[in-house]
Amino acid sequence: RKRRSGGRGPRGGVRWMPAIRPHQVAGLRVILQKELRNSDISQLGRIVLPKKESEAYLPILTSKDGRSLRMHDLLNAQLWTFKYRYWPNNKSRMYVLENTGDYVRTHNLRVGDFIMIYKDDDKNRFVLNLSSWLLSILVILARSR
DNA sequence: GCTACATGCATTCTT
DNA sequence: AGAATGCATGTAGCT
Repeated sequence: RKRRSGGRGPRGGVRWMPAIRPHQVAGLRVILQKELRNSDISQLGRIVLPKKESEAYLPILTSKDGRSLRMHDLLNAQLWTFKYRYWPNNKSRMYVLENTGDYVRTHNLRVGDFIMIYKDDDKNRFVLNLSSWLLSILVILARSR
C-alpha cells in the first residue's frame, strides 16, 4: 500500500511487529502513537499529532498559541520540553508538537518509526517512548550472539 | 461528500 | 538571503 500525501494515519494498531514491544509498559497508560512521516523528521522540528487522541488525552488547548509540555523520555530518562499547539485547518484543528528536532536527532528517528506518548497517572506526567526499526534490528543482533 | 493529515507555500523573522 | 512560522491545499481512506 502506498500513500503519497494526506490521508489518515495508521488506525487500529501497528503495521509491523517490533522485536520488543515498548508500547506495553507497566503503570503507564498509552495515550497515542504516531508513525513518523517525512515532515515529522524534517528540519522543521515539529510532529503532527493525531487529532482524536490529542483532544481526548492531552491538555485542552483554548488558544492556538498552545502551551509548553514536558515529557519524560523512557529510553534515557531525559526530560524534554515541547510546545503543544494547534493550527486552524478547515474549520477544525491540526495538533502539532514543536521543538522536537533534538529528540528526533538524538534517537536517529526515521520514516516508519513510531513514537508513543503515555500518561503516568501516579506521577501525573507524560512519558515519551519510541519504537524504531533500527533499534529492533540491534536487539535482534544482540540476542543472536 | 467528508475528515484528518502530509506537505506546500506565503509571510515574517533573523542574520 | 536563509530560516522559521503559520496557515492553505491536496488527497487517502472513510462513510
